[in-house]
This record gives sequence, structure tokens and C-alpha cells, in this order.
Amino acid sequence: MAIPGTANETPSHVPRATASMVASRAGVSVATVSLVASGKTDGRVSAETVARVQRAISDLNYVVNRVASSLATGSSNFVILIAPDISNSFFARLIAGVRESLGSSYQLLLSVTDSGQMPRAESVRELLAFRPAGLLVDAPSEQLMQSMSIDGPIVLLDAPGAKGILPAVNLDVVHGAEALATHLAERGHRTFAYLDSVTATSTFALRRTAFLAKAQECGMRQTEHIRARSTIDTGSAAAEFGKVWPAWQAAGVTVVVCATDTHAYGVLQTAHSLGIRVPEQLAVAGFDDLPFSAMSHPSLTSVELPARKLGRAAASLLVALIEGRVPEAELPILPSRLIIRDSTGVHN
Amino acid sequence: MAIPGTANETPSHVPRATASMVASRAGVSVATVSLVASGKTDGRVSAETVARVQRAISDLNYVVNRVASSLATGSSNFVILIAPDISNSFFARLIAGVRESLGSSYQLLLSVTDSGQMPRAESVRELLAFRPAGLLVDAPSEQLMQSMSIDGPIVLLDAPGAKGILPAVNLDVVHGAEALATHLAERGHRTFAYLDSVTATSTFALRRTAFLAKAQECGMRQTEHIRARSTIDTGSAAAEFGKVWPAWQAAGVTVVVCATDTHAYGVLQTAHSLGIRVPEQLAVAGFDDLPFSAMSHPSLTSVELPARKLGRAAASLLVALIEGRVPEAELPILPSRLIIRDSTGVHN
DNA sequence: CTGAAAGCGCTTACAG
DNA sequence: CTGAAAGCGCTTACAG
Repeated sequence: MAIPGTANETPSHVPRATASMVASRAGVSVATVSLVASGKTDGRVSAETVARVQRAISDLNYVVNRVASSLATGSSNFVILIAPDISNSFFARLIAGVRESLGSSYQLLLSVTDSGQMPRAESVRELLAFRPAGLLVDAPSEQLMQSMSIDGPIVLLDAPGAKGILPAVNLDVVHGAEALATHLAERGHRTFAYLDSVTATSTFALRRTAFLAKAQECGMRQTEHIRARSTIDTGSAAAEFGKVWPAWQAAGVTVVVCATDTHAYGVLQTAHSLGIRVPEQLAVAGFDDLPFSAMSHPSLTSVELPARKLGRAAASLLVALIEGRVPEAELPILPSRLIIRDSTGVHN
Repeated sequence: MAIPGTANETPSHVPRATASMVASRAGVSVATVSLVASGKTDGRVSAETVARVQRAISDLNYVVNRVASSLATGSSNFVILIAPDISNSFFARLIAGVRESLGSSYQLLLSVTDSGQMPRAESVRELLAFRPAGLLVDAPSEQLMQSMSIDGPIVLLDAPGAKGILPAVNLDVVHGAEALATHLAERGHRTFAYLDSVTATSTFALRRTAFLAKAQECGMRQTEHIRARSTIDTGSAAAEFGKVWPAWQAAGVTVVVCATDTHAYGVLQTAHSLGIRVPEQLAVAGFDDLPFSAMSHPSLTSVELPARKLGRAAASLLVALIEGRVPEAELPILPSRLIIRDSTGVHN
């Protein structure tokens, strides 16, 4: 079979039209073509000329070469969002929010880091080499924040450690984590375990420390074997939980708190296959409140994080920076909310 | 609070270093800087000069401006993947596969269409204006395939209708869909309903038609109210199922087949809240075999689609096209596989 | 209202 | 081994 568009079929690559081709077809200069193509004709180009150029543009299927115009103007119209893990509906909502604020003025392009990896300073530099109008970096590590030099509009998302280093929009993870600790203490839990993410993202550090602090304040205790880690992946979390459960059980653990709902799903899965009853024998909770958490078995108690608002706020701050406007002095901190469901249901 | 890096703090934007700044610091020409920066020095630049230029490069933190080099060479080193819906672990695997084939030679950037939308021809053109090295388009509509002009390396993924129009890598959805129909017929089902995606993606059309054909061949029948649609979203699917269930029930439907597992989760959710027992009263099945399908309640029967392999095959074809190599004549069709779980468990 | 020309920051023959 | 120069396709003052 001949593959369409490849060498074994004579591709017939029509060379892309340039402004000068349009110019000669319309009988004008490239300067005029540029004006027409970018809609800057008001009081500068006669209506008749505009019409003639537009005809030539559509005849030739001309599209302005963004590479050339970026170079000429020193600016571009796309924004890159660097995200550590995209296989998560948290991101779908985040992206939707970013889109809302970006509107039609900027194209959004995503750069996804490899699974379980953090965005690296090196890849940020490579991306910057494309000269995006701005950069959004989700959940960067402390290290990345330190090593990033400010040379262009950039906004961090969900980067609680960014204070004073770079502009950032954050979630109020702390209140949600505290509400969770209080809730568990009220249900009578005394010994908990924490299943963390392997990445050194500061949002995860904050989720953990905020929960731990409040839990201790409420009289809950941790044992030596209190903490385990896995990548943000149901399978890995399930395996990790299976490995540490014997030690946790021996230590009297009655509730496992997970860095993300995705981790929690893994715990539910292994608990189910080991015959551990949830929530009677073991309570489980997570962060994110992914849509699936309402329908897992049992449904999952989770700290809801306002992903869409986060995206919206971050992108609108970025646009302000790009356009040289001074953003409102106070950056919003978006509230989190505890959603109580069956996985922490009984135990009193 | 002063926002770091913004106008209210005197940003101190260090202007980015250019090749000519490096050149004057190292006491060489920009041509030589270019050679050193791109590693083309073999037998062309003396070791001593190379070292001197490299010092200047690191002193000034110089990074080649990709915009300028793209314009100069007429080519870039990034690939854009256009995807209709990313909030789905199918994509995490697809992307991982694409990455594997792209290696370190090309940067991958994703462009996500709005939820429930198909990639539009217009946005493809806008993206092309950035002059990527190549384009990957996942699950395009028939219409998009028709209207896309071949002017650069492009590969479609999961586009069964692309035959002969553009190069594409496809999944063998048909066998999986047929296996599902056979399985359901063996379980004694006679009347089925189909919950489809709203988008006009050809992969969804193929899933449906392949299933329908085989189901009829096996003696199953459809009623007038056989088909419903929703976006690829658990909540919408749940709502849609709730709306059509009375009609389906009246028609004697005993099994609902869904275009994606995400749809199926919605059906499970509504079934649960309506007190419909799955699988005793209603069997449910989907396509994709997302990780969650192994742990939903009940676990979900699904047609597994090899996302990672799809990504790998598509990207390696694209790289071949970019580099002007003639790809193997025969494009692989990647096999699908029926995974039978509890949601179609009994009923005999 | 329109065009000639400089310049964005690179790369690549071409001379030397 | 090294540099001067042209050119990639635009945009934007500047003249007219």
C-alpha cells in the first residue's frame, strides 16, 4: 500500500504561500499585505486595496508565518503550560480554566513531563527557547523554583513554596487538609498512615504536613511506618499499599490518607482484594475529588481542589504580566473543601 | 504584597543573550558561535576556539533562539499532537508511546481541543503557522480529514476513515467490538442499547458499527430507542442514561454497550442510584480498558485498546516522514482485546 | 494611502 | 580554521 503524503506517492507538497507571493498577485507591497493580514488597516489602507489583498490571501491560502512574525516583533501569541501529570481529570478542569482566561488571544500548548517526573529546569529553558508569550508551570519542585531565572512572563500554579520568588497562584490546601484531620479524629481514628506521591512537588509536601500537624493537634498519632510513597498511578499505589499494609496493620492503623485520589483508588483496590473492609476496618481518604470518587466502591472522602478556578486565576495573572499590566496586589488563594463520603463513613 | 517578577517590583529582566553578544565576548564571529552552539565543529573550528566560545555561552547563559533558527533553516524540532480529550488515562499512555518514538530529537507539545469538541481545520492551520516539524492528530473527524491539505509531515491516529487520504495509524477496533458482541450473545443477551459519544470521530463510528453488525449477526436485536449520546464525561453519561433508561427498559434492553469506559462509569453510577443491579438486571461494557475499569463496582468488561503502541507507531511514522525516509510500506494495525469482568458476569 | 528599507537572530554556502 | 554576507518571512517606523 502506498502511504499517502509520503515519498512513495509523490507528495505534491504545494509550497506554502508567502507574503511576497500574495503581494505580487495583488499588485501591492509586502508591507501592505502584512497590514491587511494582521487587520491593521484602519485609515491606513484603502478599502479597495484591502479587498484585493484579501482575495489574493484566500486564493493562495496564505497564512502568516508565526515564526517570522515572532522574530520580527519579538513576541509570540502562544502560552506553554508545563504539567507533571496529565492523566488526571484535575488537569482537564485546570486546562479548561486556563482556556477561559486566555480567550482567543493566545494559543495554549502543553508540555507534559514524563510520568512520575517533575518539570526540569533544563526543559523549561528549552521551552523558553521557543519564545512563548508566557509560561505556566504547574506544581514545580522547590529546586526548580530556585533555579528558574525570571526572563519572561511566568506564573506558577499550585506552588506553595514560591512565595517571593516567582508569581504564583495557590490553592488553600491547608484548610482542606485540616478539615480532613478533624473529621477523622471525630470519627474516632487514632492511628493513621499516609500514602504520599514520590515527586518532590511542594503541593504534596504541603498536603502532608498540613494534615500531619492538625492530626497531631487532634490527638492522632503516627507510627514509625507511617509513610509510604508511589507514583500518581492506581497500579503503583495498589502495589505499594499491599507492601506496607502488614506493617501498618500491626501498628494499629485505622485510616490511610492519600496524596491524591488516584493513590486512594489503588488502596481501595488492594483493600478489596485482601478482603479488608472499607470503611469498617480501614478508612481511606484522598485529595482532588476526581469525578470517579463519587462512584468508587465505597465512594471516596476527598479534599476538593478548585482546579478550574486555579487555571483561570493563573492564566489571567499571566495575561496581565504579558501585557505589562500591574495585576491586583493580592493574589487570590483558592479555597479547598472537604467532601465526606462512604470511605470514612462509620468508625465511631 | 509585591508580586515578584511584575511591574510593582522592578523586574530586572535581564535581556536574553544573543549570538552576537556571545561572539563579541569570545572574540569570534557569530558564524562561529552558531557552529559551536549547534555542535557542528568537527574539523571546522579549533578546539581552543570551541572552548572559548563555550565559556562565553555559559557565562552569558546563552540559549539559541529557536524562533530565529527555525526561520533560518526552515525547520523546527517540535511536534504538535492535537487531541480531542486529554482527561483520560488513554492519553497518558498514548503520550508515553509518542515520547518513546520521538526520543530527544523532538519536543512534544500538545494542543487540546475544548471538551466535547473535535479538532477543527482552522485550529490545525493556526498550529501549522508555528511551523512544527510535524503534526499528530488524534481521532479526527471525517470532515477534518477531508479539509486538511497536505503541507507538511502529518500522521493521524485512530482515524479509520483516513484510508488513502493521509497517513494514519489505526487500532483494530473491529475485532474487539466483535468479540464483545459474541461474548454478550453467548451470555444470552438479546436486546442491547448503545451509549455513544457525541463527537463525529470516526473511531467511535467504527466501534458502534462493528459492534452492531456482529451483534445482529449473532441474533441480537436493536429497538428504535437503541441509541443515546453524551460527551466523554462521567456526569453527562450518567445523566443521559438516566433519561433514556425508562424507554430502554420498556424495550427489554438487558445490556448497554458504551463508546468509552468513561461513559460506562456514568451508566454504572446511575444504575447504582436507581437500584438497577449490574450485571444481574443490566450488563454494561465499554471500550478503552482504563485502569479504573478493574476496580469499579462492579468491575467493567471492556475492549482494551493499545494506546501506548498506537502512540509509538504513529510517532515513529511521523519521524520517518519528517526525515524524508520512506516508511515501511505496510502500516501496522494494532490489535484490540476483550477483557471480560463482572459487569457482564452472569445472565445466561 | 502606499512602498522601500532596516532589522529581528539565526544558519549556511562561499571566500579567504 | 574563520569571517563577511546573504537570506529565512515577517513588521514597523519612515518617506513620500
